[in-house]
Amino acid sequence: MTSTRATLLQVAERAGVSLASTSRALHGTGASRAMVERVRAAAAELGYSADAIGRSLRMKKTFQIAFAVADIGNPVYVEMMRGIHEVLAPHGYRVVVMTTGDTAASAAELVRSLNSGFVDGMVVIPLRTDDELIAEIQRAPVPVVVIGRALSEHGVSSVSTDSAAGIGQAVRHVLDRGRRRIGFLNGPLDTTPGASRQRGFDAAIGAEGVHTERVETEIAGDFTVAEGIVAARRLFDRASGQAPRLDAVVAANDLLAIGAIRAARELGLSVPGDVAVTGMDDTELGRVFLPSLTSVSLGSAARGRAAAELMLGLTDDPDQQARQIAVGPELIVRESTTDGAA
Amino acid sequence: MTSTRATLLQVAERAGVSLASTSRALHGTGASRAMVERVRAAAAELGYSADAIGRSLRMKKTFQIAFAVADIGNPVYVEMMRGIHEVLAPHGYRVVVMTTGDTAASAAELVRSLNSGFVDGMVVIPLRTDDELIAEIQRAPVPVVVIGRALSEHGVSSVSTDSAAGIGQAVRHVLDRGRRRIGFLNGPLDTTPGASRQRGFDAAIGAEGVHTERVETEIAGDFTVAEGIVAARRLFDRASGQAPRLDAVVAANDLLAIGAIRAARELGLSVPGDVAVTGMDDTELGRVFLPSLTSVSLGSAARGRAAAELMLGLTDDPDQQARQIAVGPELIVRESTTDGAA
DNA sequence: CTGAAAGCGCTAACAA
DNA sequence: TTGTTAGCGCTTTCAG
Repeated sequence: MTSTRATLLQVAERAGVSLASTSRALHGTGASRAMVERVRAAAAELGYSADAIGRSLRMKKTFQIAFAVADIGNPVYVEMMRGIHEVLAPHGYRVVVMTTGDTAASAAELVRSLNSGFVDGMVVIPLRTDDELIAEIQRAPVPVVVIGRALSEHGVSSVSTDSAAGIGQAVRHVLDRGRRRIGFLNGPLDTTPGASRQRGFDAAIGAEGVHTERVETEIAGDFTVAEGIVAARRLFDRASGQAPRLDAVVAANDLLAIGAIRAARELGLSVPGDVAVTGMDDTELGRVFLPSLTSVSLGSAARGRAAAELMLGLTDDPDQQARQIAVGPELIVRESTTDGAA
Repeated sequence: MTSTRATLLQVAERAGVSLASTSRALHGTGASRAMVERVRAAAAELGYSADAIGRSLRMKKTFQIAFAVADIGNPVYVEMMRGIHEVLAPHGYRVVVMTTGDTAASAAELVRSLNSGFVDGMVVIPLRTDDELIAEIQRAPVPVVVIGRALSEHGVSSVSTDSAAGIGQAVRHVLDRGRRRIGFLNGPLDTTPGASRQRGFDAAIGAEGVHTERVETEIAGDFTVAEGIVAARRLFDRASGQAPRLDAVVAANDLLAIGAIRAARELGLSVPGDVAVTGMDDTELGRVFLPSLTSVSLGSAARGRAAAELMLGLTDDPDQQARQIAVGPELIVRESTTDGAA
């Protein structure tokens, strides 16, 4: 804890050669066999490791990528971070986590902080997006990759998923299982996911040939279990005023879906017997829940990996054209809509 | 994306003053009112932000702290990271996440990488600890805080929790509820948590005045739901060979507990009716599970915050004496051991 | 209070 | 192949 780190100059002196030769022998190319051995030996004796800051200053490269999300506790973001870390680490990049807060303005602020040059790029997941944020991304001094909305028209690299289509898959799934009285449990509509999922639900219900007996939408205060319970109670209450009661709830994410299941249980309803429930995001939580949750996978880890790949490309050539990658949603059927029974 | 960042020198020239004055005006002290305004204006016009790398090189301070864990996907570590981030961010520190791998050697390797000076300190959670790792921590060039085992005898700062005592709380709780046939579902014994939790269980069962009819221990291959199911099946099988069957399972963490609940369900056993189940870590997962999980909170977020506080102290004065903080375990009683019934 | 200059540790021209 | 030297952007002595 008190030892002082050796510098390149010290290694050079110890080896009795020049600073440049030492650097070359250690990292770069073009050093004789003998030189390399000599320097290596000296470095080993001194326990030398190259200083990351000195190198960064010179090379104008930090080998760090920022990952910015509203809330690092969210399991979906955690999955993405894993994906990102997984592809970045082998390339020698470190991952710096940052929190955006949940307004577009605070996210823009974070993007602006890239001006201090502490990372080579940023992967950001804005909960909400506005023009200022987009402008800030466009003028950022390092590559920024957005996970969320496709931002092709603004020349911003992004990884998106068609969560609207995903909700459609969920709706069709419950219809296929014979459910006709569908409740939609969504989160705030002024968020990117909330807006697109609502669009997806409305489209799916309004599609040609879709036959329903009853359709209700309820908006939770947030994408959490607690808010999900509260909103689901309203959903069931509202629906139970007039018979017949809902026989399926499509939720905008797994947390809300679990809230719906809890609310259903409170009313003595069985899942999936009385009411089928679907989630979205395919979280660990949903996988291990009882009943395990039918959920639309949005490929969190895959999106993280894709964003990291984009980033890798951009750090190689920052002026390359912005690219968009879409990861398709996939319905994972589990117990909360099936359970052996039809 | 193509704009080039302004440097301090450019600001100085624009303001028509020296480099030193510019620096002082912007950050340090001892600049006249007029100077500050002049420089501020120039900086604003150029959209200047101080370069983090240049500053780091000069100040020998990166304003970054590493957080190293075996697996960033683990909800407990995520909670800790939140805690750490929460206290560090307001002090201007960034958090760099790193993965240790699950051997002591790979963790030691990570600690050694501190020699490249990319962070001002590291909070590490070693799954396994050996002498080499401890030695590496002791000779690290920056402060290292360990979350896990108390390492006072080695002069290492650490935040620990008495998980052995926590298991004792769980055991006494199920005994209090009248259960007498207890299964212990643990993870690998060669891990730090596995070892201490086993110790805790054995001590609790062996304590004076403890009366049981049957005690079984089963070791899962890992602290996961999947391994928990497998090991819990063995536990129930084993126990069912001879009557009477287990009426409580104390699990070494929430994931294993959920595995136990699933295995119980497979056998048609109700929880908590036929068998009470306790977990440990008090994860979100356990809180929202059905039945919600009685769990021993080890204060994950609190330990993260404590580690960060220790770190803050150490970065202020690296030579201060190593400190140990203990966070007490706390049993949180929920449905998986109660449910209205006795 | 302000300016000149040194130097943190490193890599990459450029010369030899 | 090797050495000399400049300089990345910044803060901080040290003089004035």
